[in-house]
Amino acid sequence: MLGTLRDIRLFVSVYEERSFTLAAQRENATQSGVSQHVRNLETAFGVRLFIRDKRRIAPTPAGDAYYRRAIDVLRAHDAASRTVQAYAAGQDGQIVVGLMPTMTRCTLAPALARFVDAHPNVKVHVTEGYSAALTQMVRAGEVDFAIVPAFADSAGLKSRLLLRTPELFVAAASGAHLPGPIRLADRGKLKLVLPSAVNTRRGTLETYCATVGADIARTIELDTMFGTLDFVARGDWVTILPALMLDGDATSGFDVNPIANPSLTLDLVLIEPARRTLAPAAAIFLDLLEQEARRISAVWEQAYQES
Amino acid sequence: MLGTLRDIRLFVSVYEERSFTLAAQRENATQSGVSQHVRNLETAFGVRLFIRDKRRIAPTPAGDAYYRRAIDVLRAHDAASRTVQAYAAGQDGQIVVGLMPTMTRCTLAPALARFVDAHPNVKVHVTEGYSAALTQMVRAGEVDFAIVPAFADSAGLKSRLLLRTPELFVAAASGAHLPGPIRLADRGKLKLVLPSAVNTRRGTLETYCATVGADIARTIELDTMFGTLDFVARGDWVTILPALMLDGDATSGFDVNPIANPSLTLDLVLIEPARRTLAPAAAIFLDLLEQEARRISAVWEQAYQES
DNA sequence: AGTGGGGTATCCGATTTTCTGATGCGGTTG
DNA sequence: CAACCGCATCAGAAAATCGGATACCCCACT
Repeated sequence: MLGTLRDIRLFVSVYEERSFTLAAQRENATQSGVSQHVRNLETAFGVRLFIRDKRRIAPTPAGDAYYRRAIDVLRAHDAASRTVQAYAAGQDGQIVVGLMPTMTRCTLAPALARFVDAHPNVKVHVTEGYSAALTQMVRAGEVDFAIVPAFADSAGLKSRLLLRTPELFVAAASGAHLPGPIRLADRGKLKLVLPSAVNTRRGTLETYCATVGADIARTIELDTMFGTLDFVARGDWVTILPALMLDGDATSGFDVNPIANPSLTLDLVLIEPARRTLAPAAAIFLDLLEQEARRISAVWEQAYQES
Repeated sequence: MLGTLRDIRLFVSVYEERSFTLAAQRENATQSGVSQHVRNLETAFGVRLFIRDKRRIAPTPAGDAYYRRAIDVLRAHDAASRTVQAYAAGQDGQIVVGLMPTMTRCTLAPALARFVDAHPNVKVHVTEGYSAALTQMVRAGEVDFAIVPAFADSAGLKSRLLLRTPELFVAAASGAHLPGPIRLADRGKLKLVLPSAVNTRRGTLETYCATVGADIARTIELDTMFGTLDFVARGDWVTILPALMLDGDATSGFDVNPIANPSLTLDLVLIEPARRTLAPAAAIFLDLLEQEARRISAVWEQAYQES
């Protein structure tokens, strides 16, 4: 018939990578083979799927349409395989998860504790990283899922909004701390610790500061959460962090306030490989993560509502 | 990976026929081959899919479960194939076209609708812009062709006259509108909306007004067609627009008259990169654009002849 | 009990498909 | 202009698929 699973899988890789060569690498094949498979599809259907113009290739309308359906085929096949494998004896469950530091700071530990308790023979592997690296891993199918900040390019990914968590103003404990929402513009000259440009939150934070007319006296870039907290704790620098990172004990030594007028929030997004379905164990672990995240975030949202 | 489409298809046949032999017949294969494919699946998954007991075979629970998912795979594959085959007709490739607002207002939509219908697998990219920008793009080879007002400098361009369309006098609907050609000089003091100097038509219009001795009380410069129409519709300002922009519904709310003694027209010119020939798909699209433009323009030329 | 028939598994050579490395071609870059 | 990058194409090698022959099993019938 028209189009084998391998044809489809390679086509999908090419579509997502926008490159025959990169697709070949991802699929452990040669560029030549990939080219032939795509050509097979094209001649079988009598339709060009990619425009080989210039340096880059672009999908044709037919390519776009086929991709959407091709994903369904791969997902269905994946679901079928997983289903039947559940009947096999001695399945060695393993899940690989990518998390941004926001998630690993306070959320991961309690979720993980509950999970290993309930499912002792599932092997859990957690990788910490920033959105770019995690997104790449998801695309390559190296992780079951990842949790990253909301971002633009979702080619090859299945994504859904997981949680919206408030961003909080964090300063060293002053002794005279008033809880409750504050406005950035009211805090006078700010010496602000920001993530670098590789971090998705950087753009959001800068836009926000400009919008509300915050008075930024100085900024430094730190891409380490531990370092940031430590730096803020011992000086007159301040920073802005997602509420998820500030559960319970984590706030001792700091004055923390919600940011209001307008509110500033961070959207966490779940991403999975578009061509795969979530393994049962991974789904359970995700659910636990989500529960913990909501619990932690809810505390601050409540503080926020009371304003 | 585990399980090719052929494996799955043969498995489904066996499941439905409850027989390897009958399945082989149905799929135009040999019993031997069918057996091998099913065994492939079973060894790959490590699960028996059928119980070969007694005279008849029966699916195992795993077989039942796999069957349900397997159908989804085949359906998804079928849907994907059908979807992409719908793009098989017509040309393929990519065309990039630059058009001035005069063309995009009324002409583009019907031509585009006809084109994508007949050639679903051509990726069409239309850029709107004024003559200077479009000319630049043609010179750089970034577009297949562009349609602009007639202009002087044609170095590096292949150009031909596409269409001469009347310029029309446009005012807000007054309730007492007389159709038919008018002379600008007869309309008393004019509050006239003009394009700015970057627009090629500006010079033509100014020269014309001076030539016929029109009484221009005031002018403002608007380089937005949407804005111009809206502004004229709600006040006592008037403007002059190419007939191409005033097809059918577009004239409701306005009093529109051809301009006579002498006539005032706009020449639209097709320009292409001199070093390239027009791609077949681009030629077809151009032809449709030209047809629509002539159709729209013809209505007003007729009104003009009758004078 | 022996035999025949329907049905599946397995083996093996032939065929077909798929993969790979080399090479060519067009476009881009320095 | 040369070097480079990326895709297409080709031919030989490797792998898979296929198809016929055969072995095996269970059951029914004699």
